[in-house]
Amino acid sequence: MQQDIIDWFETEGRDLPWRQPGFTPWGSLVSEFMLQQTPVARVIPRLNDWLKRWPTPAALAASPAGDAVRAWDNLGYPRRALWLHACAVAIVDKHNGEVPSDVDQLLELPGVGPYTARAIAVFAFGAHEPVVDTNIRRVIARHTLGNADQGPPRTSQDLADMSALLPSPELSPAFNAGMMELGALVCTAKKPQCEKCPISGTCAWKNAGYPDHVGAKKNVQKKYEGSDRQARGAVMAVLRAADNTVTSTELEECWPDSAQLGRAVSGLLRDGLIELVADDSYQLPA
DNA sequence: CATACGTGGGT
DNA sequence: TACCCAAGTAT
Repeated sequence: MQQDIIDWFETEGRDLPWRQPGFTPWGSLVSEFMLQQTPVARVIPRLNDWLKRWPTPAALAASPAGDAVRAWDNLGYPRRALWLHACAVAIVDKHNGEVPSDVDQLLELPGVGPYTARAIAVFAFGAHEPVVDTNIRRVIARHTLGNADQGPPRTSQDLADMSALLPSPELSPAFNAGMMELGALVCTAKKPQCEKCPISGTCAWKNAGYPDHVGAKKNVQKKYEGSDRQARGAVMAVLRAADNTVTSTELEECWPDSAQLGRAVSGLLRDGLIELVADDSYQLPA
């Protein structure tokens, strides 16, 4: 089964930037941040621009955090930009400017969790670790557990499930990447392409006749239209577009509900995504 | 452990 | 149109 995944990945895997020979660990770190909850197609152009401007952790650490937030543009979840900048600073201060290869050291970096730490360790440094993302959880749910989808994350169990499947250490990166790619291209959330799947013959879910999902279901996303999150996004868009500071009066034009706008602004201040400057004005962090 | 956190494309 | 989903993390 492991070799089937690896063989399939070699012929059918996409030629993505972070899979190019010579792609740096810093490039891997940046790409993994951008890929968190964000489609590949939206990441690629922004990643290229980012690495051209900030090819090393030291380069990013030398820029103001607000520059990172502005360059993040509309990728979404802008605190990732703040965390990425903080990562660059920490890497310069504590790791001599080099991205650490150790999972525990990676986990100490801001915005780096169980997925990102192992993805960097495995894909940038060839470590023998289980990488668990939503694609891999779905493939395991179907092929191994015989369930229709992955349900909510159970990090400890998910890591154990993937660990049990890992091949020999030298094959670990290709297997992890192949499982992820299989979930992204073939074993998709909607309309899986089982006829293209290299392991469909041993798929517990397929062989059971595609039964309905059993157990806890994925948490449903709340509506975005009219939400506090959308209000925050509107404020951030105004700040990104501004050359310098923005007054509270100008912010009132971007969102009709003043109570909601107030929550958005105070939340963004608390998160460090915006700063209050003198005379009732705001700016991106310096 | 459930929830907050952006944004846009596909169906 | 409305809903689903996308290489998660922090609290």
